[in-house]
Amino acid sequence: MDTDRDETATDEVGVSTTRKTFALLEALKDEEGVTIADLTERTDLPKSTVYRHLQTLTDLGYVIERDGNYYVGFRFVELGEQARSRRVGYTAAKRAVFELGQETDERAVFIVEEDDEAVYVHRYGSLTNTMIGHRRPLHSMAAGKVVLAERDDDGVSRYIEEVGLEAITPNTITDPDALFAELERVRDRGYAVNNQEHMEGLRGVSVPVYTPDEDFLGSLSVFGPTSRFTDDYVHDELPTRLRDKAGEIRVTLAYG
Amino acid sequence: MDTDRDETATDEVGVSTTRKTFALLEALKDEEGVTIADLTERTDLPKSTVYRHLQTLTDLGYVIERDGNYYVGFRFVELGEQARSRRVGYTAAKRAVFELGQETDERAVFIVEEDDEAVYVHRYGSLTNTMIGHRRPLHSMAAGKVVLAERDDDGVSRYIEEVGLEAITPNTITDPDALFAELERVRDRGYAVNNQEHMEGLRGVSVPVYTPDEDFLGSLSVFGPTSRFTDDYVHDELPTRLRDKAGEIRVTLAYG
DNA sequence: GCCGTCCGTTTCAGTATCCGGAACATTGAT
DNA sequence: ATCAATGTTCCGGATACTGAAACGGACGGC
Repeated sequence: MDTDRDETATDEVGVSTTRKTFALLEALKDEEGVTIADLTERTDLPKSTVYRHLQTLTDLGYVIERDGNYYVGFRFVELGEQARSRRVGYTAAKRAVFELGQETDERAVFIVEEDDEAVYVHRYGSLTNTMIGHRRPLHSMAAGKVVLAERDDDGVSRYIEEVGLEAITPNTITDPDALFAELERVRDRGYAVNNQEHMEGLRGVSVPVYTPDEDFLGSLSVFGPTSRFTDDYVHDELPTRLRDKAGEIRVTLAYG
Repeated sequence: MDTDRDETATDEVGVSTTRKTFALLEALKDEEGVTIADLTERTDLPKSTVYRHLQTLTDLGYVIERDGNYYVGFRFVELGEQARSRRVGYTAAKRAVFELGQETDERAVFIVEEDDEAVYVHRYGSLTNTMIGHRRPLHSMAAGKVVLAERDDDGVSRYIEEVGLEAITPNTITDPDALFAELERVRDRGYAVNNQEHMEGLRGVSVPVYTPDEDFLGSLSVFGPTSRFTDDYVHDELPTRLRDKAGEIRVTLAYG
């Protein structure tokens, strides 16, 4: 038999029961009000296993059952908020996002990297449809480029290798060399731009946010339709405005 | 040996491995940047068990490890947001809370009941210190009284029996009869008041929010210091203002 | 520079407990 | 009244979870 360093078999590390639990939670998340039958089908675990797990989760209060339908419970909000306020800077960024949104009257977000993905942490803009918690590929967004620009070439290469440069739109950077060049530009300018690389018709600008002791926190961004996001606006006004706000966060962290 | 129907032993229903997992997560939540040693102590599970579980959780991406310290990951934000937008009404309430906060220049919240507790779902007010996801006893808050007022006497009795009427402040209603009377008043008036029953120096007003088909969604509240929350304000202006907003939510749900 | 301590990682055997097929109960629809 | 579909319970069997113990590495004190 071939030496099975072919990673496929060995990756089942740790506790498989827990994996089942979270597989169920993910399945719950994807749809509104799911029944046991739905879940057995969607996870192809046997009915009795699904039943037992859900019983545990509802007993713990993490899953809610209302007349036969199961829902993810609010206990996860508690856990999530813990993550969102893990670092003081995250809370400071919340205010910055709000103010940015108000001042520019465009969408503003604060984004953090986790597991090589961009996670929306704070957001200003249309009150419905919060993208909070959503995850996106780093290389397709201004905010993500800012994250990648913090890494050295080795780090970026590793990202390219492990995640790949999937094309989200026709404009997405998919060529490694182009990405390296773009990141160098980001480092030079101190801000990153996204020109319909993540969504057609949308441009964005992003700057890094640092703590007083030069720790990278995340990226602060503004984005909007190409019609309003002219070259001047994107390369002139917004970068300085964003840098100002990033600076304010830093000051907030340094003094009260 | 005595017949052990003494419930103490039997409540371990379902999957005990999952219980361990969530015990660990709760321990993680309570403190910033926890090490394996910390967790073994806090959960008194053996070191190797903690290790194995954390390995699984980080592998799944639900827990983050950074130089020896473990943190709850942003994946929980995703799950939590699912709960927060479970019903369309919840998102509609978000806007209402925001507007209410702006108009009154006081703290405003939207609260939902889960497992006989009040859960903060949306909040307007001091940008730091979000209480989102926090859980409080129903009987000590205006919003909670609104929830209880939706139940019949049997339902309320069950609440009293199972949860109890703990005193949070000297003003908290701890007498069942007093609670029944208070709830009757709430039903009559259509709004609930909280007079320093939850926190000294704080008064609050709350009204129920219904969907177009008369489903109870949650409660919309405004609260603030006793100095500003005079009797007139609390019993006159705020109730009508709140009822208006609750009505708007309902209209939003009915049409676009 | 050595030793002791603490902490994370790994190993391993035993068995608790998780699993899942299958039977049973319940509901609802035709 | 019958049937189908779903939720609940039961139970034997083996998986895989557990936890004691040993290992290795890092750190700090002396």
